[in-house]
Amino acid sequence: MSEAHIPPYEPQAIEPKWQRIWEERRQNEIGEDPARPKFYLLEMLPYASGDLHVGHARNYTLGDVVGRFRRMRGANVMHPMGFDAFGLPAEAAAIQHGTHPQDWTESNIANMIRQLRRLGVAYDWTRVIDTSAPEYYRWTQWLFLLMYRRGLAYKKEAPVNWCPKDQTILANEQAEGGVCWRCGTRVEQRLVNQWFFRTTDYADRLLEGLDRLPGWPERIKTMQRNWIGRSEGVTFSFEIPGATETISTFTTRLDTVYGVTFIAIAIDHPLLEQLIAGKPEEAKVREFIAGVADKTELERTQMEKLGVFSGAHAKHPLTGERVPIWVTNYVISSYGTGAVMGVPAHDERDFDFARKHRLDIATVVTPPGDPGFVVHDAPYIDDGVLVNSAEFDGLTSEQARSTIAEELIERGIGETTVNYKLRDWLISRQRYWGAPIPFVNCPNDGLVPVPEDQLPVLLPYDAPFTGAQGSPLDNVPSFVNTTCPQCGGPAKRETDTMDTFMCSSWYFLRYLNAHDDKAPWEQEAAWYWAPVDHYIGGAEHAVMHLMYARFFYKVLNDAGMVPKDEPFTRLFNQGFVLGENHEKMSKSRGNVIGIDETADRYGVDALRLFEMSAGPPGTDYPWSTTGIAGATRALNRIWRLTLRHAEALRRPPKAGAASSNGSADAELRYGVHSKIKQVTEEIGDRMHMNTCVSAIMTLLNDLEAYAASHDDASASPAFVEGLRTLLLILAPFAPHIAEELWERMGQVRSIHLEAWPAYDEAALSRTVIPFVIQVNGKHRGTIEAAPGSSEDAVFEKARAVATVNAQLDGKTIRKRIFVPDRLLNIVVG
RNA sequence: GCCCAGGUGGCGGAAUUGGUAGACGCGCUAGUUUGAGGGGCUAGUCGGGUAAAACCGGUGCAGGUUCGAUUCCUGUCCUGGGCACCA
Repeated sequence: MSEAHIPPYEPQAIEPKWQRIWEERRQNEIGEDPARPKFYLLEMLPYASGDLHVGHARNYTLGDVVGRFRRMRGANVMHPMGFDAFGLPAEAAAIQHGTHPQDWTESNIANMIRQLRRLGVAYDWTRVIDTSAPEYYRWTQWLFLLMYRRGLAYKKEAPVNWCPKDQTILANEQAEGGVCWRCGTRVEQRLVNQWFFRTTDYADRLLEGLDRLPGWPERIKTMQRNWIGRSEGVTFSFEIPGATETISTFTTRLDTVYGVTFIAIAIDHPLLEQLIAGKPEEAKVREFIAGVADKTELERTQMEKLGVFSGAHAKHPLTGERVPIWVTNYVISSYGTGAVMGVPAHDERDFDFARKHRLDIATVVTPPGDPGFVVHDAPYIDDGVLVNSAEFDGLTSEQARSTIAEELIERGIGETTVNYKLRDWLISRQRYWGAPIPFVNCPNDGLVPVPEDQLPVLLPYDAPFTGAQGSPLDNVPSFVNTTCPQCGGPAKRETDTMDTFMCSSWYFLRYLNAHDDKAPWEQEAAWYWAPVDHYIGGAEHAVMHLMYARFFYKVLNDAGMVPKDEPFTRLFNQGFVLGENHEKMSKSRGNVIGIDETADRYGVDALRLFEMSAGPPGTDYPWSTTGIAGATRALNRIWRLTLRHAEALRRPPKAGAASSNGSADAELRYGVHSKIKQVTEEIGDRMHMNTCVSAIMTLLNDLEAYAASHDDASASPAFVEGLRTLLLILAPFAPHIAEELWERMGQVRSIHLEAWPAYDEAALSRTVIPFVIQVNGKHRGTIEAAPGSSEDAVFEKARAVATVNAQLDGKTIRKRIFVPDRLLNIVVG
């Protein structure tokens, strides 16, 4: 085809065209196929917020490149998409704009599906899920009952943020800074009976499982380990003279026990009342507690360490000394025993507290080699050697910890204990827009689970969303009033809904049988597809979502419903697209670049190509308007180059694309096959797509240069092979233009169902290769020689190079360092 | 404060095992095609130096190991992220 007859590249025409054709051919719909290796690829479930920007496009394109690549490499690729649709923003929108959360969510999802289709990602849309649809949350409820049956769901009193003015419960993020987000009133802590899952039962398994996840980023695993916060120590008791009860404390530093100069207890410690009753300090303690009580735990942690003497003393179990008991704001009741042995000399917090209240500081651990050491201006918190510790003097900290523990255990006043920072998962939300918890409260039978055949417990459409008066469901009599499944008498439904993290803890299994109404998923499908091979998502979900999903999966594994016991084999955290001003992309900063406006202007292939080229997938980079224009330019060049030779390409490739045009063809083939090798290894391993795009560009440059210098380029098998290769490796990145050009060069089968090109080792070996010549380590020239050339041969060629010879002139050669096929360094003096 | 990741041209970034630093792209400059449009093509583009070369310097900073260091080691500064009374 002559230059003049080449039609213009019009992405706005070809992109929708191919999307329609792929859909008609149902090309992206998949099923189980034992003959092929499976590959389960997933991006984290997006929240149904309504509008996608180029940051989302980057994320989903990354997945699509991996998916299309794997498919061309022969895998059966599961790559589904869905929406996290329950949650607070929908309810907030309802309160603010008067739209119903369901309507708001549905229109958002419709828009997002439209945008995702437009991106050309090869999702199997027959499997799409919406976590707020009854056909989905029915199974979320079913899984809640499974948790209950397995003894992992229970109800207990727990504090919530309560706004006294709005008369409502607030989520933590709505109570930031301790004030209500809507009216600014001081938030109170209120005790409410709520549902929990026993995640702590799985603490050790969640911890241990991390060691078997080599495909996870180390930093995410570290964050999870810290979150679980396992610590081994000893729990032991202090007697209180005159009282029957003892005060129990937990410590990991039993080696410092002889340094105890006070006991610190939380303001809500169970023994507190008993301790202060009738003492002169009672009034002061109550005043102190009143001042601390209305602060949230978070606020307390930011305050100065305060406390008052309770008036009571405890007896040190080893020394028998009297130790004052202080009521403090820095000891929390929800960890350990709510009481701490105060060792100012060897603990930072105790040191601060003791300083402020002029308590004794007793040094009992000294740095190695400094037995006379005494703590003055700062605590000594490292391990060391014991002093002033009776018969334990001279032991190292490590020895002392076990020896003293044995002593306490023998005397029956202590035991080894493991504590976790991880708490049980609070599932209850006093909200409307969530999956109802499937239980009823019966005056006769108490808390009764809704039978499975009565699921789902439907969320009523009509409910008041004023944002006040507690949960909206409390005010829907038709929902609340029901009958007891056991006795048939009148009963009331639970009005709490579930934390949305529950919906997203199992969704990746629902994709396997997204519309099954007999089970959440089929065993057969789970054993074929699970676990997820490759999970892509933001690092902001490092602990919450990823911990909950792991917990769920382990429970399901125990229940025999899934294979293996970790849900995500490889985890990849993608980076963000920043605004063109290098700031985080956000509506308030006004730097959001939308998918629609970008696709209208440049086409999605250009968007995809640019986003993959701009940087490695794990790091942030800024958007660039000129950058995407460059991607369009590149696609235009590919368009013109291919169509200029389309006629020739329609002819079948000549057998054995061997060199027919001497060294130019060999060089071209070298370029083609080294790019195949590079791209294949990159996508499969590091996923540094930016270097793949760069390889594609280089290949394009090579082919253009070849075409420019050979009138009959399309007669060369090497050139034809190069063009085909260009399209094949471009296909995962820019699927529409690759498909269009593939068709225009006479192919009938979709390029996305073609086999990924294999590289030819023979093409990668060359007759001459460059050798770097250094003198004293400095680059002084390059020579060309055959691979396998001897050191002497290279040396002889090197000294003929003027810039090398000039450096050798008049000097003695002391040494030569020769790296075969690479480099010769001549050391002179 | 503690832990982790990262500092390379005007910009995004390459250099995967120590071996030509700056691939590829953007931007910019000059030329060209010109009926203009964020058009096409050619050449150049780390700094100094030169007619062009040669040559000198250069990967946050200061040292070290090595024939040779963006890469390894020590110290230090800066940026980003996570954790932060968990006893």
